[in-house]
Amino acid sequence: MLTLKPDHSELVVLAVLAEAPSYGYAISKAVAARSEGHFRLGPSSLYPMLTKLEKQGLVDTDWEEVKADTADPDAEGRKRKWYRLSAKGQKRLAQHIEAYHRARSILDTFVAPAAEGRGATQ
Amino acid sequence: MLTLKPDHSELVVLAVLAEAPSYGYAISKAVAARSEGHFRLGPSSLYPMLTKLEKQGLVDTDWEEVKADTADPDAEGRKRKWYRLSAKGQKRLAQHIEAYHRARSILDTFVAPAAEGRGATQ
DNA sequence: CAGGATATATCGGCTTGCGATATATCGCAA
DNA sequence: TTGCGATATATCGCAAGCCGATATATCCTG
Repeated sequence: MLTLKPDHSELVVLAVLAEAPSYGYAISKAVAARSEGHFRLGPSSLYPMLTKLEKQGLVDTDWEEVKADTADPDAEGRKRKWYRLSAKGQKRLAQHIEAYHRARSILDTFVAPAAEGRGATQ
Repeated sequence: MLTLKPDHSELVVLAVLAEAPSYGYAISKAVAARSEGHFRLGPSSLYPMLTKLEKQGLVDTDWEEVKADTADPDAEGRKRKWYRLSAKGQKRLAQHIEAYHRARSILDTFVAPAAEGRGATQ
């Protein structure tokens, strides 16, 4: 039984991470860029979700110390938290994709007849 | 800017009503039937939504007195509340469909590469 | 006359998404 | 050198949506 509210945000994030490990800010920009600005994933949506993914073991994380252009070797640099898809995360992504495809084909059967005779075909 | 959480329930209900006027219980059954049991729209999801649609003027309503198989002409029969799509509701449906198509094509670009090389090409 | 299907409706809780907000660093240009 | 926009992560609290449980009442069939 499918829910009528598929968790698209999680699907998108997992899909992005499936291509290459990334970090929060880059994911946010990637989603906006690849959707040509149609999808937005702001900090308040993204970071709680990444935390949730981490807790569920769907992603593994690493902190990267982004070195500043400084002579001081003890300087505290900016930190970047990298996320990479775990095996469990890959399985979850596959489930998401399967659910999405199923939901899509069913929704199409509802939408298609309603779009006919109104020029809204596509 | 699209939200990542399209209101599929409303889309589905409006799409069903676009084909023919109907009432709550029938809509619930129609959704389950047409999705082959994959979509479920129970009373606690459906009725609050229909009320909302009515308040927003997207549907017009009529009560039907379902006559019982009784000799008594004064008998109180079961009541059926019919919903039919208004002009405003048709416009809203068109917007829903457009948003759905846009969201679908964008989501596909995220999903497609993630599905490659894993036999999940469907 | 009992039980399942028909028919509508509310309540409370859980989850999710997001605007607002906070903090801190980096790089570039004035 | 200083200030500002971009980079980078994170929390709080509200609003909305979905749904299980529950309630009520009628109809039809066995």
